[in-house]
Amino acid sequence: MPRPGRNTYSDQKPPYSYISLTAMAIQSCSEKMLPLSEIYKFIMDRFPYYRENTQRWQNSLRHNLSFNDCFIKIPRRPDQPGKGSFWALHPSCGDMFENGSFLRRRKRFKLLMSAEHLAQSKQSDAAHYLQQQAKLRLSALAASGTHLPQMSSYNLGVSQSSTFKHPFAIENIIAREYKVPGSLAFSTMQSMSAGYPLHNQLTTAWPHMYNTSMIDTVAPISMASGDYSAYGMPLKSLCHGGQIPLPIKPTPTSMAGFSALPPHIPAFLSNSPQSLSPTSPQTATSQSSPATPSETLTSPSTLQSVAVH
DNA sequence: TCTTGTTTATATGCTG
DNA sequence: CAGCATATAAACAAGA
Repeated sequence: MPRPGRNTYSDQKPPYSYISLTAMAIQSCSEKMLPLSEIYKFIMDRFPYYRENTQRWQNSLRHNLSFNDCFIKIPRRPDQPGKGSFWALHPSCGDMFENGSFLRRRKRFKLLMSAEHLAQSKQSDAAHYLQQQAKLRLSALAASGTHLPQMSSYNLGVSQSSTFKHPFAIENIIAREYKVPGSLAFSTMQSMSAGYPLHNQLTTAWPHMYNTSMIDTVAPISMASGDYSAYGMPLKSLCHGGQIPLPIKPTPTSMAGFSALPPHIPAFLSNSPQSLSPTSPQTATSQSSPATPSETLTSPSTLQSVAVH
């Protein structure tokens, strides 16, 4: 298994699969969803290897998006014209990477349901998940951004291993690149208790992995404004419950993997989201590029205004 | 026309 | 060795 270099992958192929790379890209943005073009951009910005042979790897990446159930397609809002849909991670695929590491994935995320229900429920799950995520953020903000008493219960809803996240886990890779503005105080609180930085981003990103019964008790988001959720989906038409997808081979993760951690953290873990190539120009990233469609959607600050009014 | 998305096929490497 | 995960190629359709 190749290991990430100390400082850079330079032009070498990163040890991450397309699924991992795509998951990184999606997790890197605050909305946890990106259009295809932004996923491309994220990967090319960080991994110079993927600045060449774009036809080849982009075809593979599109194949992965369609083929793997861990990715869900979210349609654009009518007032958000553009090509293609947004792509997000399925809320229940948070632990598909072994020990949360991007370097290896032994469980293939697979929805267990009949074909006729697949497309519909995938969207339903997505809508439900994203609404819950919005609720979660809203509740966090409503708590003045300084304290969220029930939040510790988020660790109770899943297996013990889910609280441990590999240094190569999504949140650990991305967390150092992006900080949720509205949850900074909470994130500090969590990182002190969890032992890993910005652990709360996992709970924010995948509320389904945690205690969702608590979430349902918080103030619901008003659906009055156009009946669209913060994520560009018509909630009324999509939020009618969904079946729970399961990994096809749920294997318990263990702390045993901890001893086998790679000795080095990739350069982009500790640096700002810039190119890993020392010679490459600093190109726009998904975080810094102006007015991408996803960024015009709900951000924590947008939710805050919703909460206030 | 180009991008996006789906599907099928094949090959390779790893794991149990 | 079978099965799985992943990579790659390619054909095709739909939409901006």
